[in-house]
Amino acid sequence: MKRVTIGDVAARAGVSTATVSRVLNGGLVAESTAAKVREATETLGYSPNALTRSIFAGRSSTIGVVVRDLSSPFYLDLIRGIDEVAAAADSPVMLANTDRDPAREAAQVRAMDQQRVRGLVITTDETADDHARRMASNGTPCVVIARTAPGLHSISLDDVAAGWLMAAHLAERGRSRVGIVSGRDRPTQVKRGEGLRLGLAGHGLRAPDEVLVANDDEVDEAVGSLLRRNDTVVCTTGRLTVAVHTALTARGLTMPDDVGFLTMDDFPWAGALGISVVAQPSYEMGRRAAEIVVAEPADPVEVVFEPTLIARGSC
Amino acid sequence: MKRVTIGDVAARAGVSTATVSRVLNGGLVAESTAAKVREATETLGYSPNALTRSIFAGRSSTIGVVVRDLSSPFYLDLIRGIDEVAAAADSPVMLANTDRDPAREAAQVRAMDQQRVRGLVITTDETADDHARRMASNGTPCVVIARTAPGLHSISLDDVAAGWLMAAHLAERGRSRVGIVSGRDRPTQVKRGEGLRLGLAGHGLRAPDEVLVANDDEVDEAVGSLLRRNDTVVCTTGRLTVAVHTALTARGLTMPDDVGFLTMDDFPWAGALGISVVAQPSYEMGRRAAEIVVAEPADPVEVVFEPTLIARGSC
DNA sequence: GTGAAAGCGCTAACAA
DNA sequence: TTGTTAGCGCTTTCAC
Repeated sequence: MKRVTIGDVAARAGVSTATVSRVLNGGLVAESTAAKVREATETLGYSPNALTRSIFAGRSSTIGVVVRDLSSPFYLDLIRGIDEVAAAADSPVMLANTDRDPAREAAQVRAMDQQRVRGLVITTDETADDHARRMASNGTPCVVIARTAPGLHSISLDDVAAGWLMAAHLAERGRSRVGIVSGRDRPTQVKRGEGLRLGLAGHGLRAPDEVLVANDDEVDEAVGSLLRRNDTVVCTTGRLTVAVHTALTARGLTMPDDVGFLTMDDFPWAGALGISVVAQPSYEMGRRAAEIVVAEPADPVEVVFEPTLIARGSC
Repeated sequence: MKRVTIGDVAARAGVSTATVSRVLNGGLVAESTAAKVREATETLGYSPNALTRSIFAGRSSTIGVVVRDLSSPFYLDLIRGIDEVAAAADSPVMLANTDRDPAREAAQVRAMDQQRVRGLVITTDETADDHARRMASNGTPCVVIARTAPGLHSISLDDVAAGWLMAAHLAERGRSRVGIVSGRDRPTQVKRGEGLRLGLAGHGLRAPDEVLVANDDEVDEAVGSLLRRNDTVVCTTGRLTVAVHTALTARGLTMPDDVGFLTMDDFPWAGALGISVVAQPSYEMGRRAAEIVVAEPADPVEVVFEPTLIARGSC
């Protein structure tokens, strides 16, 4: 059960390991010897050890991805985008989920470092930035998603604009009594809320109520309290869309008549349900992130994507 | 920009590399020297190279996962389950998507082999089995998902039972004119169709019409042709659920009154949409797969999960 | 308890 | 065009 090594191949082909290596990596070899080597490779079922190879390169060809929530459609599309570019660059993708546990986030980034990934895409909190920056200073490109971080590459959404878009749509629909459900999460939430408030004010609408929510199970109560004063519910994070929608329909409310509903991030069923959203180009963001990793630009790159409104009638 | 090695740490701590290695891996070291080593590790920001480590072990600690479709909720839950178990075992997860391209499937499995993964979970076609078996014979546990394969571990669903469940539910609802939309995919499809047909016959119902469909864009026409003779549409693969549902609602049909709808695989929005499904425990299946990889059983393990009907009124 | 030295599987100079 | 010889960063005997 011992694995076949380059030495075994060399022995069988009657050449040196260097020659085998050259055949494998496209060096200068006579066609006749190359043929012998290929034959040996074939019959022995040799599979070159990518790990050992990486030792020389100093790093592996793998791209590391640390996401905080594997069940969110946003991250899923992001991963698809990354995977696409990685596959084209012949880079395997190493995936780690953290379930938004800061301790796990840091640990996973560290693990990626130990795996000597060629680059890293992270959707983590600031907690993990220190280590990411150390990796960056070692020449490992690190791309932060959904926020900016000094000294690191970043891909983010223009969150203030997202809020503005929401406000503009609400104003257009004549929705004046607005309640917001926000995640207790990250800078994104704050900025979207800001944009939303500024936008509503700009359109001469009343300041919205807002409830911060950590998990799905807090959503129902939050929605209930918002509905006492409002006829429109806006959700600033795609992560809570299902829960908010459930809270509304569970009350027997239909959209847009009984209540208006507007949320972040497009998803496959939004069309069927007629839910209006402000979408971010998550797949494209993943692609860009991976492209940065592959390109290894010397200076920190900051890419900001613009959100789009997709009106489907739910408000 | 040269990386810190174990040699650097050793030099700074005034000990040999062997001692540093022992401190890192829990060998017998005096507490006083261990302290010095830890101090050096700390100040130098040393991050041990997992790649080099794996050379000695003969293989890495990574678990490889090859999925055919990153956008399907089934695979997503599967990955979550795998990731969970892998994280608990301190194993990174290497993910590869193939977009159901047989050539890419084989290539990805080969790539995983070259990465010397400790084990493999694949959702690929038979095409890739040969290589998987070779890996298995080299001591790499390989788990096939959604079908059985001689000589390999497998996790699958009792697909015939899934068909029966569907048939029983249709019979109970008095749905006698049934049309089936199937993927042109894999053995699963065939078995579910079988179970469905047998079940319908068993309940004294007419033999169903069936249309095979490769992609989303063929679905609308398929549904249209089925609706000429039938008032109920059954979909035997979760992958096509969105497309079939869209085809129905685009015709202005409402469920369950105008048309009955029943499909495979539960998904987050099924509740909100009131769609009845026959569900498979995808997350649990992922967990079991990873557990097999971690346990490395000597003989091929075949696990078959049972499907469950979740009735929500769409038929 | 610790270090010297050999070697894991592979690549890259340098000769031949 | 090919083989020889050093390593890559780490672990692991085997002495001391």
